[in-house]
Amino acid sequence: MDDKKNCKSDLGTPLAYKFTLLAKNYYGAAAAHFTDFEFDKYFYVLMVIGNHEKITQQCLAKYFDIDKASIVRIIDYLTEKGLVIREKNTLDRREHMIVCTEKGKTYLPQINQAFNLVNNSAFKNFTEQEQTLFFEMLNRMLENISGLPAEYYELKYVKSNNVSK
Amino acid sequence: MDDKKNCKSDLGTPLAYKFTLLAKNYYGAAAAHFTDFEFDKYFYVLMVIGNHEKITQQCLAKYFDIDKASIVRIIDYLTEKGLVIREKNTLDRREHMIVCTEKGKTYLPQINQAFNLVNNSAFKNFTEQEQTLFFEMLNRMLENISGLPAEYYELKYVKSNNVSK
DNA sequence: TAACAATAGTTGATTTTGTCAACTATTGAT
DNA sequence: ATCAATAGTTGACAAAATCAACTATTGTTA
Repeated sequence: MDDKKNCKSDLGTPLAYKFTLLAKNYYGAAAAHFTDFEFDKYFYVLMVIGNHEKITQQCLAKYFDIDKASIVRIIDYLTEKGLVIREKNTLDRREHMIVCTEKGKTYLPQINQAFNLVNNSAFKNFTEQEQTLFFEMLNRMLENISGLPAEYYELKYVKSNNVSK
Repeated sequence: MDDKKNCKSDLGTPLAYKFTLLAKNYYGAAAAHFTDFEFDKYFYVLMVIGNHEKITQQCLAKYFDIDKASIVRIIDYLTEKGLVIREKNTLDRREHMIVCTEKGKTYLPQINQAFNLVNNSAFKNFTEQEQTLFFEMLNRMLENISGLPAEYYELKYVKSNNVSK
């Protein structure tokens, strides 16, 4: 119990405990960069939308692994703030394509920079190789644990032929 | 955008996104092992309590980085299920020592084993060295990102002399 | 082509969770 | 003796996730 520096002691703790702590601290650190924004959440959602010309809500739901109903409310919020809009897809009028507005786009560089800064401080004293290795390990682990190929999380606008969850 | 196998593409994504996905999938996988239990959450909290003779609620709040009010409700839940009890600390009667009951202890091996199984499947195709390295990286990152020394999360029953959050 | 299943999105109800402030009891410091 | 700090509790509240039912549209198939 006192072997705090011996990582063997971690083997009995669920990995998710560390992941949860890390995610919490990460978002806490990131939020400090966004205090002067007129919106106070869903920064990464906006970034994902902005990185695509257009994207469906289903796609976002899969990417973030959350219920489509939650996506509706997130998009409602971002729409209220004037950061995105919903456009009917003329090819399939069931779909609403989410598009980043010009106003939304003005935030993207700051958001991107903030995440890079937090990433960098998380990776303090990591070599380039270690960083690459770490990401590679995370991806492998995600494949292992989700039972799904990593491509599942590939985020493009394609007609989904995955079984719905 | 199509360089799915190139981890460089991850450098622009917040680490916390991956951590959140991993934690979610991890707990999902773990929960499958606990379907026949008569309680359906806080497995790891019980394990932490069981791994200590006694532990205060403050200690748990710090370890899990959540509000002490939340801990109250978690302990209420575990107490209802007969898995833990609160004992007044005679040395400092403000403190309630949380102690795992005999009934609670009967679950510990199964919980421990389940987490080990999920850990193992998460680490599938990881060498021993990679596993150790991964944990070591997580710990370093937690130090980097929390700004707190890792010992902060050391979990023993000691009078806390940390500044309260 | 009519009927039906599946998909995208929406809505409302519910539950869960986290957070906050106020409170009691107790201890420690001056 | 007084006052500040700590451990825990409670109630109110807010944010978030979940679920089922619903509309609209598309795809399938008999």
